[in-house]
Amino acid sequence: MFDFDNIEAQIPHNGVRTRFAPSPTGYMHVGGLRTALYTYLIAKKAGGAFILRIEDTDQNRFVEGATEIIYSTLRGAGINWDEGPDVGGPTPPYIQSERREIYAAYAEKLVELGGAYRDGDVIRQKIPREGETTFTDLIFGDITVQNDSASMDEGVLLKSDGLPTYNFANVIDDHLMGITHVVRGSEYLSSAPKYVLLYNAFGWEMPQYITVSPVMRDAQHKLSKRNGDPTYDDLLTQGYLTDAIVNYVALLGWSPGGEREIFTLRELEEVFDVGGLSKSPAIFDVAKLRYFNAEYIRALPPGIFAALAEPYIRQSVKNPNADIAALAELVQARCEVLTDIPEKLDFIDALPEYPAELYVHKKSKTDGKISLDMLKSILPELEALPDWTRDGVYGVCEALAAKLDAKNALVMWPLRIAVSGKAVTPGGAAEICAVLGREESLRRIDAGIKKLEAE
RNA sequence: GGCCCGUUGGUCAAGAGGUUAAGACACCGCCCUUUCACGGCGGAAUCACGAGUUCGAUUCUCGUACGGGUCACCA
Repeated sequence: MFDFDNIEAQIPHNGVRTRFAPSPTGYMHVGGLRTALYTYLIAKKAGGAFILRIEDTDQNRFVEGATEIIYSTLRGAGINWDEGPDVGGPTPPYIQSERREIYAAYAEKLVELGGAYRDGDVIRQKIPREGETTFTDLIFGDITVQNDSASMDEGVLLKSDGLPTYNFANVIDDHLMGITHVVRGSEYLSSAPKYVLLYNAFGWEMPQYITVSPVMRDAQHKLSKRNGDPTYDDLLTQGYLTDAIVNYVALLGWSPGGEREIFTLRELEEVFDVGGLSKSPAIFDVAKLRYFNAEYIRALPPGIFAALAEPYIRQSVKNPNADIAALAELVQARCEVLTDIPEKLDFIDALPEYPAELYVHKKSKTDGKISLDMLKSILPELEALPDWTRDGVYGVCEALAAKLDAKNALVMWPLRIAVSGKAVTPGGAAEICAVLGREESLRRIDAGIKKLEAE
């Protein structure tokens, strides 16, 4: 005989308890991450507990290793759970497939209470023919449906394999785990009134429901891996920072109210408020994510950024003696995603083939002829430069420009083209010379002179 | 199709009866400048439509259009 009194005696009644209850389907999509985030924030804001529960009642959809992806995604994002399969807690187990006796017992009990009935080898919910049912959601307000409408079908609660369906497991677990606030997607909104009947039949108090609209790819499609939209892991490999993703995702469908947009997870824990949640779907805008990412990259301490950037720098800079810190510094303010880095440094190891037209630049007032003169003038001066530093090189250029009564750009443009072979570079001529070193810089200037002479 | 939900610039959005209808991204222009980026300044751009209610509707009500969700022994 199942001991209902014992399990119900374990239900915590100490403040806010929220839960994120994903199905282990193999990856974490952005919408799921956002739901997890909101759920977590509601708990943390209230000083409550955030619980992780794995909903694996569909054995057909179970994907090996998927639970680990959920763990790593959440942990990577800093969304730590207070109770869960791996850390335990007062209301175990936290994996639904391990709770089958509980569901079976409650399904039987519900039959006795008149809220369900046996139909062959399944148990279905009993819905009254008359009247209406009102479901209350914190975001959407009251939603009332007629009990005889099609959406109030007498759905299966306990399947023939003995496992519960989502609609049932969810109600049992939320109650038994003492959940006070449930955050979930709007796809569950239409089945929600049926929960009211379930809770009423058991005589249980319902948690607060907070329904969030989906994250969209465009006006008519949800973000989905199937359509090639990035998952959280994809974004990471595309060079986005976890903090930027979390920050951006938090703002998709939620507004802090003021003008501030940049919030760390800890700050969100302070300011989050369900009142700022929106009813309408939000379109995921990569351009804005890139902006957040760029902001986070620029705000990183140089040492931290250098460590993150090193693998990307190494993709194009193979020279073992390369000064990673110096290269990182050049690129930090100039990349929006880490994957921007390799292309920006592709001229460091070797001077690329480049067209002489690069020496023509209207704004700097240079062309091939002038550039040749500049390079010829600057070469001996640089050869004589005692300290090969950014400031040293810059000083030489500045002095030459002053002597010619010209703008610095007249000298710097040809020099930068000669040492980089690129129209756009991270940093100016002096920075690049400093990074390349004396020998290589002089060699490239000389090559530039020969190139222009050959024109 | 039935039922449920939504609709402020290209995107995220604030505003909840009286506002010059915030702010951010993206875009455009100018400035700064050693190219680019950063930064600064400025610009263009929004209340889906139609009826009500009201002295007055972006804001309230209804309808229309458009969009979404849901109608499984999936969650």
